[in-house]
Amino acid sequence: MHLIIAEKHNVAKRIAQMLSGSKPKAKRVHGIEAFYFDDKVVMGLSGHIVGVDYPPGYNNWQKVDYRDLIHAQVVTRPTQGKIVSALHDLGKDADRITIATDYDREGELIGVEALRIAEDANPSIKADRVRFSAITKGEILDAFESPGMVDFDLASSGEARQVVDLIWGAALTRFISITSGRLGKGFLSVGRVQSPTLALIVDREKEIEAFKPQTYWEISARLDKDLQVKHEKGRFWDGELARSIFEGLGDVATVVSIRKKTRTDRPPAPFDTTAFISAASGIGFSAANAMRIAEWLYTSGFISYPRTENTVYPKTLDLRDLVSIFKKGPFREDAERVLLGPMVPTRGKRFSTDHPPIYPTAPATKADMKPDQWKIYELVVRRFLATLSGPSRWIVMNVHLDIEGQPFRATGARQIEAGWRGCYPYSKAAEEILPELSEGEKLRVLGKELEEKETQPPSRYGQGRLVKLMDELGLGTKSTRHEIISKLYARAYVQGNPMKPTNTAYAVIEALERHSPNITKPDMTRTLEEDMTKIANGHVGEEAVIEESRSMLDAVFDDLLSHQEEIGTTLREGLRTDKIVGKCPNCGHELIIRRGRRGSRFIGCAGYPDCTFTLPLPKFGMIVVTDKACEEHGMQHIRIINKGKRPWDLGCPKCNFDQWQAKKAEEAKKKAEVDLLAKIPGIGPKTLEKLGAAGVKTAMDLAGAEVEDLAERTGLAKKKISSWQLVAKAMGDEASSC
DNA sequence: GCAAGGTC
Repeated sequence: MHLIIAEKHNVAKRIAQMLSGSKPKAKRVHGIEAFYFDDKVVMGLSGHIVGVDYPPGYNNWQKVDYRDLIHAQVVTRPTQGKIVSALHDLGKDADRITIATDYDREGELIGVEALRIAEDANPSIKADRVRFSAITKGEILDAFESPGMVDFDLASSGEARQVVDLIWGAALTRFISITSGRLGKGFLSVGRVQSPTLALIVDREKEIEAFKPQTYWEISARLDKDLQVKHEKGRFWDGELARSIFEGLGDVATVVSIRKKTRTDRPPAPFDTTAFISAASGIGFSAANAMRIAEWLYTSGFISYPRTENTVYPKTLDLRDLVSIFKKGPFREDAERVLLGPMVPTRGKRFSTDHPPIYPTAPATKADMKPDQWKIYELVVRRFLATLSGPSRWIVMNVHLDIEGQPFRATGARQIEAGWRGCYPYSKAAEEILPELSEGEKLRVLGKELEEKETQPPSRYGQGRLVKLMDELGLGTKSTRHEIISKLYARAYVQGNPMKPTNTAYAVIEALERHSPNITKPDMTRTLEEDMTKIANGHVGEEAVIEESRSMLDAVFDDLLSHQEEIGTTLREGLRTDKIVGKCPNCGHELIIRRGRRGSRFIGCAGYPDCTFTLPLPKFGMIVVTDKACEEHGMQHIRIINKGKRPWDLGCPKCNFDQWQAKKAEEAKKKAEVDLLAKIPGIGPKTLEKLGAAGVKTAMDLAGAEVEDLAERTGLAKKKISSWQLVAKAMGDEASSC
């Protein structure tokens, strides 16, 4: 039997269909669907099916020595038990195995992982490798026509990366967590990708803090014909000069020149993952949420594979056919317009062989999915149509004027052809229509303005911007960048969007920059990439690279361990400041998040035991002190993050506590009234039930009810009701008097 | 309980 291994299930299915030319037979092996035809069987993996880890005995954070962690024999063990079993079974019966995983480094490693399992079941199995860069019939048939050899060096390079990442990540994560005292659920992590990413955010925040705003002035005027003009110079840094010019302005403006030119605004490139996340971020989706929805759209058949670095549509993609699927439905007009045009697709800078750019694969309507899913789907459809539309054309008009010898300017822009902007409304370009003017024309000055402004600090990174930056710096991959960002939130290193680093993040980055600077810089990824290339080319062995990395880490720990106490002080100070909620309303000391004896958490006063002010906090979830303060109490708002759930904005802890108490008091009052009703002589359980069915649940309800109406609805005697009412009213008076 | 990389 000939066993063929693909990287994922649906690729296995498609390969089987293309090779068999008919419908292959699907059969489950250990719960995994495999596709049979002729003497062949195609099986899909789920990416990596094994992973590197420490052997048992290394999981006690406090007891294992860092040096042991650095030099431990790393083991590979199955992470996908069922798939491994299925592969084992199929390997036993096969005399040949063909690796048909993705055509990239991780793909090669995933293939070798599968091969090792098959070889374990059948040592004499013969292996080969097919390489293709698109799953089209042509490419697949060609690839299987001339299989090559498995590239073990390439796979080794991937393995080296795994080991280096694990060793550095585990050793530094444990060191930082232990040294800061943050063990258990709230541990602090360090990694080759996450730490440089966090450093970017911290550096940005430092820039913002160090920013000194500069004052400048702008002069503008309003003329006849509702024309707004600005002084040519733009920003005046000299206030006195600006004022003297402003005051010297007369009441007549002369049009000196009018220049018109056309501007073409080119349509955007097809979506790769980075551009997609960036666009989704622009309409309010977090990177992780955008990818989760894209994943759903992909597995539901609405869009193509969402993890790609490619910005050029492959030739094999029938674009006309694809646009035609939108001739019905909400995108009909745009699709028809595109079909009438020349349909020359745009292309981005990056052309890779992994997968096509993200494009829609099936038509849909709003009713087919949830609102958020629709928004993402619509974005993908509109982007696709935009890449096939013509440019948007504008007439730009530059008008130069003169007011009392001072140069002024007005700029207008009028769209003469919407082009791609007609179907892609996400990036706005506003029109600015100027009135009809002629050179030499004189206009009255109706008003003038001198505005004092300040330069603004750089802005914080939004998630879209950060993903772009990571891409440019080579940090992470198309599949992991959004997860890395989520990780920074999960560790409470950052909060909000755009992202603001916490003091913990400052402290961790500072400690790392001082004692292990390479882990905070993108260079570590770059050198690792270079080493991997050397391994892949056969110039150096996997072991040599790992050993070198180990001795580098040893040197880092020489430094770290000799400064452990001082690092601990800095870290704990950072952690402490992140726990300050505000000032105590009773004594003015700091309010701090504290831990009770049984692991419960609460907000307590630093003035304890003299001051015993406290506020409660939820039992579960990570507590984050946000930078938003309550206007009434001055306390910082609290957010609770539970793994896999939406964050819960608890708000001001004092407001929250007051509301909770008010609610409890309300409930207690209600219950007391219910109890009172049952205490009225003559009202037994049956009567209570009847009254309840008519909406009378408390003594107060009864006191306020219409006798006749209630008698009719309950079948109870009017007399009885009236007598009970007297008692109920008396009870009510008594209750309100105390 | 640690990383980053695949995929769901």
